[in-house]
Amino acid sequence: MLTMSTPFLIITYMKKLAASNGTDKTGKKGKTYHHGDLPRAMLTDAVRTIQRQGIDSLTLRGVGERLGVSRSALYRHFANKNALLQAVAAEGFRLLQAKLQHAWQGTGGGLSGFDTMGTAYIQFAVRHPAHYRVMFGSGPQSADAYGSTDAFGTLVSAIKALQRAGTMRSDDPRQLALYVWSVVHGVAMLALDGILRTPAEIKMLTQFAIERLTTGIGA
Amino acid sequence: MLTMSTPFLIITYMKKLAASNGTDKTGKKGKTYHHGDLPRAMLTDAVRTIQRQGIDSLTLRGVGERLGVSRSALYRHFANKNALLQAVAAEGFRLLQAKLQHAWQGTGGGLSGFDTMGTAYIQFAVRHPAHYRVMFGSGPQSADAYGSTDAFGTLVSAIKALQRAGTMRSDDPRQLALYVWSVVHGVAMLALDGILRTPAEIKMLTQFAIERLTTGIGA
DNA sequence: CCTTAATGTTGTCTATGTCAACATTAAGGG
DNA sequence: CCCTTAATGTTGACATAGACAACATTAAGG
Repeated sequence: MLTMSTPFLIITYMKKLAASNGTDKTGKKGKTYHHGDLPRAMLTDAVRTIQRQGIDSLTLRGVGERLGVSRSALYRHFANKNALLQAVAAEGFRLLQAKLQHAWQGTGGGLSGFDTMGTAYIQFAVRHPAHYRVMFGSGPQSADAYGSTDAFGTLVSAIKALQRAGTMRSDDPRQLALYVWSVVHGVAMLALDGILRTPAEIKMLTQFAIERLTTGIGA
Repeated sequence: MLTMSTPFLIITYMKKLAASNGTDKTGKKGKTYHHGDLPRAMLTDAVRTIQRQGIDSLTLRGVGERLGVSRSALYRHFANKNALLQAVAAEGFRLLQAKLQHAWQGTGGGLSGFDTMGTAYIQFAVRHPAHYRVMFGSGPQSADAYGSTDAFGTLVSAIKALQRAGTMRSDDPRQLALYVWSVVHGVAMLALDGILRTPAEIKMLTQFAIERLTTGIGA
C-alpha cells in the first residue's frame, strides 16, 4: 500500500505547490483538482484559439494543456471535438445576434437602421473570420439550429417593421429575410475567401451591395 | 540472378493477366508498376470521393488504396494533401466556368441568359455541395487564384454585354459582378448549410433572389 | 546496353481523437 | 462527523492519418 500511494502523495504535493504560486505560465492560479467551470473555459479557449490561430490549430489536447487539464477531462463536458465546435458555432450566433440587435435598435430602426444592420453583419464576419466559418463551415445542420434561428428572427422582425412603415415590399417576410441574408452572407464569404483583397474593397462592395439590395426590395 | 528475377517475372505476368481482364474490383486495369497518369487519377478519385462521402472521408491513404498504389507514391505528384485539395478546387472552378458559359450562350445571352446563368450557378453548388465547399472552404486564397478568375471573367463579360444592350446599370462592371456573385454565392451557401431544407425551398429562393437581384441592378 | 531521372514501395515517426480503467474530490444523508 | 456516491480529473493505450527517408523498379534515350 505504501509503495503505491507514497509516490502519489509526493506528486500531489508538488502539484499543489506549483499551483499555489503564480508560476504556471498558462495564467491560471489557485488551481485545484477540480477546475470549477471547465465547460465555459473550454468554450472560451476554443473561440480564442480559433480566432487567433485558425480552425486547424484547434486541438483538444491543446485546449487541455492551456487550461491546465488533461486531455480526457474535456470529454466529461463535450462528447467529442465536434460537439465543442457546435458550441463554438452557437456562441458565434449569440454574439452575432447581439450585434444585429444593437445595430437595429441603436439607430432607432428604419431604413438606415436596416443598412447599419447589414454593415454590422458583414463586419462581424470580417472581424471574426475563423469563428464565422465555424458557424457555417460543415454541412447541413451546422448553421441550422445552433442559434442561427435567433439572429434570423431579428432580421425578420426588422423587415416586418419596415413593411409596416411602408418602406419595404410586402413579399413574404421570411422570403425577404432569406434573400437579405444571402446577400450579406455572400459578401462576407467573398471577403473571407480573399476575393476582396483590401479593407477598402470590402467596404466598397458592402456599401454597393446594401444600396442595390434595398433598391431591389424597397417598396 | 535468376532466383531473384524469376519470381518477379511471374508476378508481373500475373498482374498483367489480371489486369487485362476486368477482374480487378477496384476498377483499375492494365496496371503496371508505373501507373500511367497518377496525377489525373488522384484528382478524379479525390473529386469523386469528396462528392460521395464528404471532405472528411478523403484521406491520402484511401486514395492510394483505391488507385492500387502505395500511400507515398502520391507525394511524387502533389506536395501534400493540401496541394491535392487545391487541385480539386481548381477543377471545380473549371467545371463551374463551363456551366456558366454554357448557360449564358445557350440562351443567346440577354437578360434571360443572365437569369439562367444565376440559376446554373446555384444548381452547381447544390449538386456538388462538398466539392463546392472545397472551392471556397479554407481561408484566403482558396477561392482566389485557383481558377475562380475565369468564372468571374465570364460573369463580367456577360454584364458588359447587358450594359451595351442597355439592360443593366452602368456601374463599374467588376463591382456589379462582385455583387451578383455575392448574391448567388449567398443563396448557394444557405442551401448547403441546410437553412433551406427542401429542393422546393431552394428553387423558390433562387427565383426570388434572381428576380430581386435584377430589379436592383437593372437599368 | 547502360545510365539516369521518374516513379513507386516499405518502414517509421509524430500528432491527434478517443476510450477504458483508475484516482480524486465535493456533497449530502445517516 | 463519517461514508457513500456521483461528478470530475488522470494516465495509459489504441487507431488513424499525414509526412518523410531510404530503397526498389521502370522507362527512355544517348
